[in-house]
Amino acid sequence: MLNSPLPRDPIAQAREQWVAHGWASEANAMAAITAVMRTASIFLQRADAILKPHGLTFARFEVLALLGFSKRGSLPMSHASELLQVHATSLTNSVDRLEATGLVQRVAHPTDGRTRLLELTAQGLEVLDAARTDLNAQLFAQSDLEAADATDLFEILSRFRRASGDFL
Amino acid sequence: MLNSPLPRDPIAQAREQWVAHGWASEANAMAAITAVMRTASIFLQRADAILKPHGLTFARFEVLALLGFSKRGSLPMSHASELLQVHATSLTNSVDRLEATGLVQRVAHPTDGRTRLLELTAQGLEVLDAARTDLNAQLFAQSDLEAADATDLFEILSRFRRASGDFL
DNA sequence: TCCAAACCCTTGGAAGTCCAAGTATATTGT
DNA sequence: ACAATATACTTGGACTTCCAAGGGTTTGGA
Repeated sequence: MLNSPLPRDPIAQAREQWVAHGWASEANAMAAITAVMRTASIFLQRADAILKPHGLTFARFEVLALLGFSKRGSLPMSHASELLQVHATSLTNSVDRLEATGLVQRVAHPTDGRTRLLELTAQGLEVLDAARTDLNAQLFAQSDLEAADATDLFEILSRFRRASGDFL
Repeated sequence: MLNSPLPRDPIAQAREQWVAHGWASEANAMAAITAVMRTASIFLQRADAILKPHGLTFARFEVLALLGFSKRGSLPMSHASELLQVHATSLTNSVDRLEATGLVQRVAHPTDGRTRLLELTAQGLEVLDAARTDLNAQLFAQSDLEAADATDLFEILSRFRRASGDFL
């Protein structure tokens, strides 16, 4: 995947270029946003590598984890896609694969013919538990984020996400 | 794209579930990492929407911007993919599209037959300037990140990226 | 010298994301 | 009651990312 570490942070370099070209007032936001994207891609790669032996990706893990927390054990697709904050089409894609491997079932809604309910299967629950254990041990417990940075990061991003209309 | 704001932050909810199930020590990293991914996806959608009228995506914009800053005006693919921190195959994909629309050219390296140099065309330079102006005005200058948060965010992510081996 | 190892780039395939459009079911307003 | 509107989900297409594998070119050690 990644080569050896670069001698100089390329995002910091881009930031300097921004300043040098007269866009100083946008430089910090540019650097922060670019760094967020890069960081997300690093974490996604790590998560997917950890989940691969479980036959999962991070996207599919999130679906399982959400179902595992739902009181009833079942959730309409629409509700799940809202909570996961992905498009309905992305969820359709993930669920197709989860259903094909027997981790999740689509069941008819008792009263609304449009709605399909997602349910974890017994096997889905097993895979979820094993995958979550691994993610906790190998990703979240060794995230390369210092404790204070993790909380600060979450707070900054919460302010941003609220300002951007993610939630109230 | 996005529905109406949710009444409650779903990542904060997941964090509570993590604590409630006995994974309290991993909860903050889980929440921070999930928030980074969500934030990246929000910014990527915004950037792509702004760049669409220019016939660009953020991935392709980054290639143009990098070439625009290079002293020579040309850069080997390998060097570009290192600086952009994406796989060589991803760059091949972007450059194929940039070349197809005439914004970039692949030229032979004078002495190394393996290497292909990327060059901005005149049209590529024009598109870059226009796209960058729009991104600065519509994304970076109105990022929903407060000034202090943008700098803190960049610093936290720089520490993380260094610790993760992104750069020295 | 010359063959093996390293390097640069591309192809093909799997997966994710989104959007636009389509189908089917519910709800609403007249 | 019934047509118009809204909701729920799926399909198809464009794009990105990665990985695994291949083809060419260069370099370096025996």
